[in-house]
Amino acid sequence: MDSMSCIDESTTSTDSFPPAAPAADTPSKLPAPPAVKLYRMGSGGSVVSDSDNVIGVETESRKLPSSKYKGVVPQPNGRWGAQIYEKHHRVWLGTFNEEAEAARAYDIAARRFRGRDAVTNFKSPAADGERDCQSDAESAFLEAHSKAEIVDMLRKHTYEEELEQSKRRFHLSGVDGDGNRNGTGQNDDAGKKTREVLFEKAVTPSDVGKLNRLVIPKQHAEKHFPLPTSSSNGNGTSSTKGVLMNFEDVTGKVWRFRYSYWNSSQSYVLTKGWSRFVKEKNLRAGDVVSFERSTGPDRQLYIDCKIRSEPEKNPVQVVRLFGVDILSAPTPPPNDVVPVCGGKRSRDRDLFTLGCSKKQMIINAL
DNA sequence: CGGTGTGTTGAG
DNA sequence: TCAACACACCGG
Repeated sequence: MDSMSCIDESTTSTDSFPPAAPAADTPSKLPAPPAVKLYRMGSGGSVVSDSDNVIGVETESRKLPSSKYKGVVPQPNGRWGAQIYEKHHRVWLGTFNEEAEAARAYDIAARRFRGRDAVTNFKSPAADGERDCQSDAESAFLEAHSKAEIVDMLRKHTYEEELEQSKRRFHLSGVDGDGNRNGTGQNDDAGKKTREVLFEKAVTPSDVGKLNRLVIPKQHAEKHFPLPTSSSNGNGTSSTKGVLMNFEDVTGKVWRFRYSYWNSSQSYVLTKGWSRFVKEKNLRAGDVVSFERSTGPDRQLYIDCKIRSEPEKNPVQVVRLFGVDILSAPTPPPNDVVPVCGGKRSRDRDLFTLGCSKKQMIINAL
């Protein structure tokens, strides 16, 4: 047993606080020296000192270019990996196209794992006594999530996005940023219920095909719609039955879907009832379906879809929801835009499948 | 098959 | 604690 696994949340706030920031630093306030060079050639073997590399001798056969950033390691394909260590275990933070991106990921993880005073590549909020709203919001955001969640976001490159959403919510309800509803946060404006976007998915051809099923990305499914767990039944047949879930759409209509886990494909799906939704909403591949939930005590679920295709005729569509106008226009609304299929790829293998694999620290928290 | 990220080693 | 390196394994 051993542990393993699972980055536990020990640090929820108070804990790790290095006595004093590495002080060393001198007061040089360096607000944010973009490229701090920490020359660390690490150990390992050959250092690739380009420094004195004579001319461009640089035989390409050179090993990999080491990074000037902490926690960043080169990948064979020219990309950059980010990693952080904790308790003798390495926690992989994902791979990135840009070296600085990886460095940024490391910084975020470092702050979540080691506190604000953690040594980072770029900015260090608390360090210079700055403390502006931004950093406060980010700190709150970090605190509100488990290490596992943060790592998850980093690996999937969704951190920035989630942080932004969190900030929005923060301002709206004056409560903490993310998933934690706070006692009060129910409806603040008269009768206007606030909702949080759980996740969105650009539907695939199969999602709108004849299979009568919508695959819910595992990460989201497990986070927001944890199935009654299959409870028991040790034979892997997890909850084969599934459960019925109700979602309200923008018109107030309630849709009921069967939600279950398919062992065969190891995926979470919405089945019974889904095809009707597809038909009625005339969903097509590429459209985005959004799953939301009331932040109020009722935790009402909502489903909404954003047609992504060409605006056939109607330029804009305004729908009302509890008196709130929501427009799903062809152009992405300023607010929660979903980069989803944006530029980079977001590979997401099971990532922290609860089945903590070997030694790597995995997560589980929740 | 390309690429990720894990296994592992050794320096600091 | 950390980066370098090698490569098993995974997903396309």
